[in-house]
Amino acid sequence: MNSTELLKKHGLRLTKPRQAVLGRFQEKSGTAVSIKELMAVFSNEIDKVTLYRTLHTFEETQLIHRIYDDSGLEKYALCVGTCDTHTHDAHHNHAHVHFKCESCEQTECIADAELPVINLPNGYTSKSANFVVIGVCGKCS
Amino acid sequence: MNSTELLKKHGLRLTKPRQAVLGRFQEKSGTAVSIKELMAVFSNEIDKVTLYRTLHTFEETQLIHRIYDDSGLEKYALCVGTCDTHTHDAHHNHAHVHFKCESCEQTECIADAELPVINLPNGYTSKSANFVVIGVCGKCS
DNA sequence: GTTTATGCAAATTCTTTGCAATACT
DNA sequence: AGTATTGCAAAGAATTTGCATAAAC
Repeated sequence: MNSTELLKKHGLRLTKPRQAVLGRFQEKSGTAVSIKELMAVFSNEIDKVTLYRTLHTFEETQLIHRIYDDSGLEKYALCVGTCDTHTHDAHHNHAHVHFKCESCEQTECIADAELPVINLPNGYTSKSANFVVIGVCGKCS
Repeated sequence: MNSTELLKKHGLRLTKPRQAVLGRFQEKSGTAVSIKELMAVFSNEIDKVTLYRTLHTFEETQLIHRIYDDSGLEKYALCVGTCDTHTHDAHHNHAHVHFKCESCEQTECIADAELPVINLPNGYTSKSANFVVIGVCGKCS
């Protein structure tokens, strides 16, 4: 699905910044995109405030999901698979496993890895999870 | 082990801020401590710069480990179990599973939960991992 | 006595807010 | 036309750096 269709499907207006940012996510599908990277790429076209707002809008509409790796920076990745359907039900799940390479600093989705189910203590309920494995990726080792 | 012994064992000088901070970690063992909390607790005794530096020193010497939950803030927890021995080998592992409660904002160690082993693609090596389950804890539900 | 840690001030980085101008439907 | 989005400036958090003073070994 192209960026225009995706934006429409999620009820968002078609603006230049949104199309540019979403396009970038699609190019880098499977890899986390940081706000820093977006600022560098679009420094001449898009204001940083717009980037922040665009990412937050995309996150709310579940076009993208945030990943918390050890950089502490805002990083997001495109929702794929089940996320592709714009469902807001309880089972909508962004809980992929991600891998952060210490060397090249890239964070990517490990598509094959199912998110393990953790046995929580009594009375605890799980809504989502953030699982990042840190190490060295294939290219860097 | 008391805070004095622990500091000595890790080759750190015995200073008032370090003893206070380490003491706090020991009181709250099993729970993540944020820098914000430390600032509030020790606002009259310890400068915030000292808090940052103390935490970073503790992290380097592997007294504590950082947890990346969805707050984005610096949070740490005391290293326990295997971490208690001041080993710097490759198997030193801080990879506990943590649980962040959406309601009370507390992040704690799930002691019972072993960190699952993820099947990485060929050529990838894992050094550590950050796994935070997000939901509602027993007290809040 | 020498080395290391602390505290203060100030700088940097990251993120958010307010508001007028502009673009989308 | 009417509503939502953008860009700029400026404010607000969070974190780091420099340096003189003070504390630990």
